[in-house]
Amino acid sequence: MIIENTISLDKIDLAILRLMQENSRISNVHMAKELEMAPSAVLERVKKLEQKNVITQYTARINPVAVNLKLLAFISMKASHSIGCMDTANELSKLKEVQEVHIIAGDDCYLVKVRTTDSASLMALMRNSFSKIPNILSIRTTIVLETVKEEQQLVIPEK
Amino acid sequence: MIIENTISLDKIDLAILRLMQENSRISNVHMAKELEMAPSAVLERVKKLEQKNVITQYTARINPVAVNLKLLAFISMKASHSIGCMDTANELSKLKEVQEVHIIAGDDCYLVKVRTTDSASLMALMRNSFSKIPNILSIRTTIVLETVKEEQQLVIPEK
DNA sequence: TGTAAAATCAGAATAATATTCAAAATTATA
DNA sequence: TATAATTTTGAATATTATTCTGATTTTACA
Repeated sequence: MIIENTISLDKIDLAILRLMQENSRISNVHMAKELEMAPSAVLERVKKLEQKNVITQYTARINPVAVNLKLLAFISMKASHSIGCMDTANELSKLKEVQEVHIIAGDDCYLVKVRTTDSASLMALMRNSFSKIPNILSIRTTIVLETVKEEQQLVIPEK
Repeated sequence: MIIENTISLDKIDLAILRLMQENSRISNVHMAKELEMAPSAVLERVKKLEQKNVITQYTARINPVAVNLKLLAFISMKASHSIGCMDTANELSKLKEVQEVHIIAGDDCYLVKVRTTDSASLMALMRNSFSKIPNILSIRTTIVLETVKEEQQLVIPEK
């Protein structure tokens, strides 16, 4: 028995991904017209893309300012030893203000993206939560003054 | 005539945002049950949230590996003069491999998030595109070894 | 505080869409 | 090439979106 773990996507799959990435509330009927096939066939493919974990979520992007999240910061951290790297990263991931946790190459160990109401709430997060996480040796916080572009849209290849 | 630019969201709006952020394909019927109100009323609110630009997009999140985007990098840049900051940022934003462009406080001027197929294609992007953008004094590239968390989900307040 | 205007809501009717399923077509495979 | 597996289609049905009207609530403000 061969375990299939190669995800192979054809032209139509990629086109569906492109459409749904642009607007996840697009109807199957609309996609079907675009792709010149039956809505039921589109639905079938969409479901497979979900099952295969190619599509991981349908989400509404919300203006952060509208919900009073005005501060964005990137935090680079050094860890005391790389052994505990994953534990530390997992702890960081649990915090809901933390949008991203990356393990990086280079001087530092982690890069963390954080969104809070203001600098006071960032300070509170660091004092109350970061301080409890083990292995963190040093922290360097970079405040975002202005975001010119922010997407997670992927460049989906032709074939 | 007073121009209204204060976005005020009540409890129900925030609940809708929470639901749609989690799953943008949720039906009005489902939301209506959750919120104990009529589907038509939910729809009305959703449309207003769209109009007010509180909801900016409905998008499908796609597994980057599935579409062969295996490399993620953060690039810090210094600019030769802050005057040209926005022009440079705008040029960077035009590149589709560039997911984020932030103007930051601190030593550097920009922080850029880039996703490409591999290190070769990142190199190509830098050679072909970055090199044409003016005002860039220096570049420091940080390669992501592993992403532990990556969301853009916002922590939506209670009230 | 009272009143008018505006906003919100519910409910019913209709339009559109999602979903299911069996059969046909296509594709992959031995 | 024959066969199996997958994909697609099209029709039927279930569910949902959308519209609209009147009622209710909220809000603004005199």
